[in-house]
Amino acid sequence: MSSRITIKDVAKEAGVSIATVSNVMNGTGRVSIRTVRKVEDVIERLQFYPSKAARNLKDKSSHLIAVVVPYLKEARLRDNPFYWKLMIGIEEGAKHKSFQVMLMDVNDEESFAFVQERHLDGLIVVGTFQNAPVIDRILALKKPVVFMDSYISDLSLYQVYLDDEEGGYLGAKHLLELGHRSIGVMCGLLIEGGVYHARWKGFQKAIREAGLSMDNQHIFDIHTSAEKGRRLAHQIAEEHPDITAMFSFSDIGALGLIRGFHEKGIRVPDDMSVMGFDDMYYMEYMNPALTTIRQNVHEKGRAAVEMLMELIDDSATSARQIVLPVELIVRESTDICKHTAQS
Amino acid sequence: MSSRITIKDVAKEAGVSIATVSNVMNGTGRVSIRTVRKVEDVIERLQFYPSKAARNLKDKSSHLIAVVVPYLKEARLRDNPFYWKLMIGIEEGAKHKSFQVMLMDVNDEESFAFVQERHLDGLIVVGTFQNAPVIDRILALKKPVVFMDSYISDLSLYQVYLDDEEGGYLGAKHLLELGHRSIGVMCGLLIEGGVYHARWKGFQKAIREAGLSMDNQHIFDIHTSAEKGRRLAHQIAEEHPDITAMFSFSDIGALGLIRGFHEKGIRVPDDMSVMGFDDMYYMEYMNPALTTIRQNVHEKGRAAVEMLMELIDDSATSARQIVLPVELIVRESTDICKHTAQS
DNA sequence: CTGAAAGCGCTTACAG
DNA sequence: CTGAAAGCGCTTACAG
Repeated sequence: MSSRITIKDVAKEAGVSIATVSNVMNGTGRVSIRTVRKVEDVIERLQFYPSKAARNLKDKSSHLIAVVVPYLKEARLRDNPFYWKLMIGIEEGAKHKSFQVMLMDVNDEESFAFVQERHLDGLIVVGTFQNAPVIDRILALKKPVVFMDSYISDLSLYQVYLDDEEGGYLGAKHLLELGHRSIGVMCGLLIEGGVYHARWKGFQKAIREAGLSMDNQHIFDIHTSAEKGRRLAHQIAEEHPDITAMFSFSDIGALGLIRGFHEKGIRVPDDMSVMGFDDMYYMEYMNPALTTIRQNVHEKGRAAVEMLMELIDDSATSARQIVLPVELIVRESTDICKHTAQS
Repeated sequence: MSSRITIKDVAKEAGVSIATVSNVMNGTGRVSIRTVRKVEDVIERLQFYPSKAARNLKDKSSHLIAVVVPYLKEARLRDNPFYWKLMIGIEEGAKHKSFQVMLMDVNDEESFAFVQERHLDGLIVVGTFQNAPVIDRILALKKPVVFMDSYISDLSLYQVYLDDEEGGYLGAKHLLELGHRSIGVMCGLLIEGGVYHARWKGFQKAIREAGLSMDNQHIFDIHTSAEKGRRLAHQIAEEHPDITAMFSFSDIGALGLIRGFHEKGIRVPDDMSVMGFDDMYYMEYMNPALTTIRQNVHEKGRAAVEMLMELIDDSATSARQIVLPVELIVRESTDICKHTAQS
């Protein structure tokens, strides 16, 4: 490969000093219009691209941010298309501000060197947990950081949320309006201040508003995955004949539930209503098409990256938490409760 | 933020020159064991991380590669979980070689500046097409590059493929063995030398081996998406009563087909067998669970990144094309043909 | 308006 | 075995 074109080549070719070339590129200093033209011509002709490495050395800013996904190896993350949409949203927003994005996997605690080495300007941390040791490591970096899809109750941290409580509320209300009185909830791990917990609170609120008791509802606080959903459906088929509707706090879980019920000869929605959360792509193509709570993941990525940009610019907004709206999407997997009410 | 620790700080603290510190870090030159210990202690104590920006300036190598996804904005890519798995596989492989990975979206033709500016060491280009103008732009960069999931017939380029022909063959053979004689193929755009074309060739091979004519098979060379599949199912329900099985060259398409047939009251697999290609996660949770051809996307990412590493090291392998195996996964969406043979 | 020079934080011959 | 110095490709005061 031919050796790179540098600022020196441009200066020589244009018959000016490198300082002038630099000034032209950055629009700094006083340069005559004629010189500007001449230099720009040469830059264009020589296809000169200034080295960011050299620039970073002065500026300290790398114009690079990282999306950090702790524990990337876990199949849970790997199989979740959610993250891809997120990456794309983040990439778009970053590009807009002429930042570029790296994907980092930091399952081992020592792998934070890159943040310092690369002079990263900021971090978006996705999907970690309250009290995860990795959080302290990240904060110790003293870099601008936005947490998303995380379970952190510390309100001094910058975070992007969904209106999870509203989502839980809307879902429960929908089932209630269909006449269901005994609902099972596959709700993930209920950690105080976490997203699942918020959904759970919304659920409870709807139940109370309907004048019902939480005692008739069933909580299954297991991790949400398709396989777990499938097994849970089996369990419910055998042990909980009173349940007429299931609310899974993730579409993935709902998928597994429906499959599990099917295997047990329980028809959805005829014998059992199932409602999800997320509205992943495909969900409208399922049989039955899934009723769910829609969140806009792409938008979430955009919001996170915008927040991070403000932090980096030091033009931080007042709000440290951004809450994105959710929407109830009614399709086929939920239906009127046909069981006889048995007060 | 406190100003960075530099090599100077370490040198001063350890009472040696910066050259010695550098030598200790890189294991170069002759340094006494005592000095090494002392310097390492200080590095550890001061939490010193050498600046990659400075290092790059000398080395030229950035230890950075990019995954380039042209036309990222297209929903087709956005909704495809495939890419996320790929990214993770690539990230893992890169990390292993202490490279880091950036995600780049290059829908506009001018956005290649970053490759030069960042001194990127190599590129993995995903999902472009034969004759896409972007390919020439990429090659003009004169950087090591591996193409994946692309439709490029130029064999001088480094590419990672699936054994697509075998996949098409296995799928067709499976349907044939079940007694199907009139098969519809939803095969994506058939471009010479592309992956869909290879699958198509495999399909034909199986048909011929079975002593059948291609005239009885139906080709639908439309883009594979869930929605397209759904509409195609409607069309088939109305216009092609002879078809008893569908082979979609993507799971996404199969999903749409099954949904579409369902909407038309055609039962899968009782009235119609449907087979996919890819084996995305979830597929075993569908109703019916999807019969498909499995590819290991994660492995594909690993293979691509390994190939790229060899190119960068200049220790390039003999093979410019790597072919990964596929596997037939039989589940519920395909069944014995119940139609009367009407030769 | 323009240029010479210092400096960013490293690495790499080259002396000693 | 160790260090002084040049240089990587830029930017930024500072003179002129």
